[in-house]
Amino acid sequence: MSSGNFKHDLFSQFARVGKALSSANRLELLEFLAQGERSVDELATVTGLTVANTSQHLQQLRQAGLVAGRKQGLKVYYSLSGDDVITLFNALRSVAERHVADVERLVNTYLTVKDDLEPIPRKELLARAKQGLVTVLDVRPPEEFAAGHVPGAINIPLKELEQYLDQLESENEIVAYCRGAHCVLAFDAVARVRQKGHKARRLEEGFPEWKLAGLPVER
Amino acid sequence: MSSGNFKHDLFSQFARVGKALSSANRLELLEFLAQGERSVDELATVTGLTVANTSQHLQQLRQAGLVAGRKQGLKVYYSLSGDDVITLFNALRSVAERHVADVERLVNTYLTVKDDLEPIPRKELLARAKQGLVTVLDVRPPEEFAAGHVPGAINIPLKELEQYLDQLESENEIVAYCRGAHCVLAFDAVARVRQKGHKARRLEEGFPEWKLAGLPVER
DNA sequence: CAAGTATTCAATTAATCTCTTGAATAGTAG
DNA sequence: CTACTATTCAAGAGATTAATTGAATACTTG
Repeated sequence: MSSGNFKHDLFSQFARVGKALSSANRLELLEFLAQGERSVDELATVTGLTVANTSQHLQQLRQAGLVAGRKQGLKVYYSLSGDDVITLFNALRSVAERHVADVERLVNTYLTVKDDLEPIPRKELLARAKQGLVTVLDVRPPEEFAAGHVPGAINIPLKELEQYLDQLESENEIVAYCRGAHCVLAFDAVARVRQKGHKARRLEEGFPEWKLAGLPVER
Repeated sequence: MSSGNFKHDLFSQFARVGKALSSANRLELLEFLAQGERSVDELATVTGLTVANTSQHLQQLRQAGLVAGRKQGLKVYYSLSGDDVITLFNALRSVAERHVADVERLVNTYLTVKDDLEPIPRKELLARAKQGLVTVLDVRPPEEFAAGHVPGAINIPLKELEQYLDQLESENEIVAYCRGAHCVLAFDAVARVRQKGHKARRLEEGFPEWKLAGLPVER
């Protein structure tokens, strides 16, 4: 009976995908790719890995079917192979958050008071933005902003936030977002804006999830 | 700046969950656990692993927060730590199916003609079962059947199917299911029932997904 | 065609993972 | 208390993996 072998072969294929998700560096690559296409050395730069190492990780991701590469001129641009990869990534994060006690501890340690930073849901933001009630702040680097962002958002990378803080004297509540639910940039931004006495909250999750939910995107 | 460290720590936690999913044996354990509680040696028996090895894999799954153990008397009963684990498992399978070319090839190799085995969706089965139009066949072992099954289903393990085939002379279409979308038992069952000239199809996915969808369960 | 750039390949070392084996623990039953 | 069972722990051999380094490939530009 080949049924046992078949089953095992099949699970081995699933395991290959699992293995691709078993390295923090590869997950970080995936998170960046969730923003859109990136070349190998852009990815190497943001993750701090060597180019060769980045390339090897990308190939593992490709073999697992999670990313695809497109060669144009000198460069190879990688991107997620489908939206279901974002779904998978989020399912993984969900389980990790709900079950791994260490994550809770980490989040609480690093992010001071949790309740103070209660996030605003996507749909609520969309509604209030239409009414002009909020100022949406995208704290990602300009390249990522350029590749797509929440309509009406203004782009101030975290590093430059300090110098623009005074100009932000609107009555509106400020809503900051960045790459994903745990991107620390948005937490930091909210904390700093609040120090200046403004009302500020964080968007629940980040841009990839916004895009995935089919909400409008501006370029 | 601890932001980089925080991020890396967080991804390391996610990676721990990914690592738990990186072994075919552990995935097989998860699939069995999706049926319900199991003791260590039941799991060792069905997977064909040694008890010690099974125990170690279970502990990795537990550290990743995917399963939980409950000690009662001599035995320790393990179960999934939540429904989101099934969601994660299915997301993983989905991605693997959609992207890994090898899986397609495998499925086609082992399962002969694919179109002939077109599965019936859960809701359609539920509707037709209420009208008494189908005979639902659960081909899992009796213990798994006892722990919960689709209402009205009859339980004939695959091994005993041959001898009951003649008694199955209803006009109804027969719908077989087992553990999950790729559980081979149901494929085999459908093939055999058809050889006898009956109409037969496979339920799309298996019992854990049925339960997860909130559909009625009988004990 | 030559020089330069982006990416990949190949080889190495150190670290990690899997499975096996045999012993230790915790609970049950006589 | 002793024998027995189910599970876990601990140690070791063999295989797999990650990161580093240096070279090879593929493409563009002058």
